[in-house]
Amino acid sequence: MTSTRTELAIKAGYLFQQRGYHGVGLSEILESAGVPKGSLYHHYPNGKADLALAAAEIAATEVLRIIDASFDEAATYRDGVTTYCYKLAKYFDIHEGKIGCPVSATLLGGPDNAVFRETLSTIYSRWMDRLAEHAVRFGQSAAQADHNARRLFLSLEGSWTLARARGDSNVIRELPSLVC
Amino acid sequence: MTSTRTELAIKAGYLFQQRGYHGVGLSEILESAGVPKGSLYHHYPNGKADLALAAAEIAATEVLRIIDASFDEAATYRDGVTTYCYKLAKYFDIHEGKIGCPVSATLLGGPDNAVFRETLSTIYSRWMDRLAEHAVRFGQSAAQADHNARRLFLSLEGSWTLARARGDSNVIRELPSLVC
Amino acid sequence: MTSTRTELAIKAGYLFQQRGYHGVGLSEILESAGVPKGSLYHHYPNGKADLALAAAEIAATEVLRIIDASFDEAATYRDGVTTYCYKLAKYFDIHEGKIGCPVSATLLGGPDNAVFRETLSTIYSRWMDRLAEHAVRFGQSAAQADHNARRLFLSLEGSWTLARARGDSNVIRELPSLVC
Amino acid sequence: MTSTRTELAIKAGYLFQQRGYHGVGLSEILESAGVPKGSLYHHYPNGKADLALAAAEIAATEVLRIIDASFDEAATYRDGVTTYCYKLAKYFDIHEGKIGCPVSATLLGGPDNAVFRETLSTIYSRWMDRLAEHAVRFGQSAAQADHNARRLFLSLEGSWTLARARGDSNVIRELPSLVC
DNA sequence: AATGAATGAGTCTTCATTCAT
DNA sequence: CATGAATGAAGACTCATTCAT
Repeated sequence: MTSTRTELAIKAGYLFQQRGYHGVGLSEILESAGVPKGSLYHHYPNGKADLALAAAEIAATEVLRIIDASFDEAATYRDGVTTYCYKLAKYFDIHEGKIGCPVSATLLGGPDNAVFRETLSTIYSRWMDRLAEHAVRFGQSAAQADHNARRLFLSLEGSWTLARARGDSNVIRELPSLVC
Repeated sequence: MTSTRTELAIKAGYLFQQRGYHGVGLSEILESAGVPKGSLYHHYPNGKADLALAAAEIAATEVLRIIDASFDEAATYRDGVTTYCYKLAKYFDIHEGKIGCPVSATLLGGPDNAVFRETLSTIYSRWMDRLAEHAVRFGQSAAQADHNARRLFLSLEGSWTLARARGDSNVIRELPSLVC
Repeated sequence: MTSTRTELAIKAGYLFQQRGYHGVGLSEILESAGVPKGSLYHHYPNGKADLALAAAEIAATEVLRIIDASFDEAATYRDGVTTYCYKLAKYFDIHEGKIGCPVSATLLGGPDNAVFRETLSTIYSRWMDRLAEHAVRFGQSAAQADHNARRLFLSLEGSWTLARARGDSNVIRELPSLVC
Repeated sequence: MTSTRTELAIKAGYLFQQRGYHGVGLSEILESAGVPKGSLYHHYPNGKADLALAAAEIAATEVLRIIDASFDEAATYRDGVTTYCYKLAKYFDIHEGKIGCPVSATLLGGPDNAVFRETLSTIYSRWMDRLAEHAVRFGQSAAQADHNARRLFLSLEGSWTLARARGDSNVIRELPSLVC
């Protein structure tokens, strides 16, 4: 049972990922979360921007969780990558192919705000660092691990985009053979 | 000397790339292009959507031109990739790091429209096909060429995003060592 | 036949005089003037503040007109003052005693803006100067005229307020015996 | 050491005098007084209107106190007026010229409520009566005293306004030479 | 071919208030 | 007695679009 506050951020996150920060109205978010109009500013005093930051944070953490779930039980690094991509592809399908990178549309599409860009930069670094940690765990050198983590991350970002354009999650599933 | 119609699309393109389809108002576009309020619907009867499609088309063609310019005078495929990335990084810097992939923010951030997604999908394919053609020209097999073209394209899409988040065009310049 | 633009400012002026800048909503003004919602920003690009400034300017000019009408046909300065006060009292009654100084509630009650205060200061000076001119015309020295003009103006401002508090326009009519 | 209830009314009073009843939000008042959000309706069950009435009452009493302090130690009526104006001018300066008549903006700018107008009317009468009492004490006839009290009061109301418009408290200090 | 005026649905946000604890 | 959470109406304003000229 999630709190109203969290529920709001999760639903907002999905919508932002679909149509970007400016493409989603507060009223739609409120309705989607079943939260009355005036309540938003109780939970997020700074309004939409606050909400977007919270939404990105939640989504970013969820991605970290997926990374760990994918690599923790993997036999090899490549296995981890494959599982990771399959999970993301499934996530993509669940949302009917309307959804992209869980944070970029929210934060890059938002106000031209230093906080937004820094938050995004930090989130990306956290993801790459985590991927690299797992790579190291599988025996790669620090340099190799960083190299591979960045390669995976960049291609994945691109894959989200291409998958949405084509409406086809297989773009994501085919990624391992491309980067490993 | 570009026509009013084209000027409009070019300026709109830059703005869309910065803040997405919904993040830019028509009035801002009109002002940026120095075009009077009521004129838009003469040049683009369907309004904003028409304009965005035109803007994407122009930007897409410009990218094709850059690809050719980069590879036509290259000694090796890798040289072509490097030049290509440097040109894009420079383009990124010229626009003060505010600009992303020349078409994705415009079309993916736009209305949830089949035409938009198909247009985007086609543009992406054209880019990858052109990259592959050059790869073939440098002796790669069709399969290798497709593989490398997609790898470059996906990573490049990701690089635009990471570069914007970090405000650093070097992300793009470092790409060749990552994908070649 | 007044233009939509002017009609808007006049009606807004009455409402601002009744309940102050912040006490009146744009929707009420629009409705009172029979002007559709989106039209305001066509006529007054800066919105409510623009409208308030225009409303004050119109009201200020109208007061000047009343001053002239009162003194131009007067036999003595005191006669002019009396006529002036009677006209204002009548104006007060027409608006059911709900209305105060034609500009102070609009501009002093508005945003804490230098432009607003300067506009108000200028309007007040214009009124006092005009009163003094008429006084001079009736043979008063410049010093006497300024003295009397300020005395009349200040008391009149106070009278608007007291008249509204008591709901009685006689406060204004009794003014001549107080200041002459 | 003032109670929370009183503190609330005093701080609200200053704010209302600056920007009028509708120009000040409850949240700003609460914050200014350091009182928690939900507490207001304990002290003032009828909310903002109650608070405004209380604020006006406190301010009105304070004015009475200033009148007495000014005239009690005066050698002549004119001396009393002068001291009174100087005290008010100082009060004006302390609040950075942002503050007007201690009660009119609060009550006239408030809801179009009979209670508000009656309260205001009563306060004004109390002030004028008190001024007249002092005038009588200095030897004036009842009629003279009333006449002078009203003249002073009305001019003073006007002076508050002109002083705010000009941002200059000397308007108030110059009053004695105008009305005595 | 070109355009300034006009529009109403929509934007985000703040409001004064009530209520459960 | 005190208060943080919650709320729906209203706030000012911007939007993409249409239309008469």
